[in-house]
Amino acid sequence: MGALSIAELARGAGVGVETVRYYQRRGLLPDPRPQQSGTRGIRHYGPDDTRRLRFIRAAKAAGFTLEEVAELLALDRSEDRARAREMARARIALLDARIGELQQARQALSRLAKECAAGDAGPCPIIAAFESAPA
Amino acid sequence: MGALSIAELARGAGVGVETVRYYQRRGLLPDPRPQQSGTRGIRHYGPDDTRRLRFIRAAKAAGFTLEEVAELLALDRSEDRARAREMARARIALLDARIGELQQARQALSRLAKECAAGDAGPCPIIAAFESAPA
DNA sequence: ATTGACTCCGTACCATGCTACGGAGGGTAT
DNA sequence: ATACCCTCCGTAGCATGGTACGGAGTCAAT
Repeated sequence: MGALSIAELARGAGVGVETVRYYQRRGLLPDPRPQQSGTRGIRHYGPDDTRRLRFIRAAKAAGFTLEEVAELLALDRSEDRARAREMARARIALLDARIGELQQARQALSRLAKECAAGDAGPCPIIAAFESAPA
Repeated sequence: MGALSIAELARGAGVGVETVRYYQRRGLLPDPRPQQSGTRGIRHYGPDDTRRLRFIRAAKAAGFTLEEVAELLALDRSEDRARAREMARARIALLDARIGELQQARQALSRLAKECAAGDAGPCPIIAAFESAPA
């Protein structure tokens, strides 16, 4: 069986050991301690843990907080489809807003880069470049 | 002349008074203290301060840290066009990466919402919905 | 001249998400 | 069996970006 050490688990998802332990404390990953007294000591991890850890990274990249990630993980095993859809929809709306914001910012910066082209002397109108882009 | 109080300045940019004072401490906005001893006391603000404050919000929305915002504000009055262009270009690259990431996350969520449509029973495959989207 | 709202200022506190430290014990290669 | 590295665990610290508090002082209106 693919029994990974905590270091291997961490490496497999591109995080540090301390981060894994932090997620355990936060309840995002199964905590070693609840094991029966017979199994106490060094814990080993399987593919499920890796999937779970990777999901955490992906969800975080999507802008979910760790608290929301915890809820999503709980929902994954629950029957509450409505709640899951709701969270997805709400996050999609937020993502659309954020993507638009970033695209506006990108425009402002590219305007700035153009106006600030090589050759000309003097300062660039940095503040002005953002004026038509209300945050 | 349009002499604003700190509260009016803050309201005009959609932030709180404490945030304005925080930015002053961080050096992003002119700090009242350096005024000559004769002018000490309550400070008033003009349109330039409002523009500056709004710029801070916009730049923050673009993903700049406050430290970078401080540098941008300094650059706005400097002659270092190369540095300004460099910062703009680097940030555009980061923005493109981030926008792509968010779009991938959006896809995963919209896949999730579809698979988790109303009517069906049982849990939704939340973790699985992100599996093809490496963060 | 007193009230009440606002300002100034320092300092403390908060949430989020890690990251580091230190000591005790386990596992393994030599 | 002796290193040596890894694990476990609690606790502490850090970076970012604020937010809150409390005591003065200031200002305008009544």
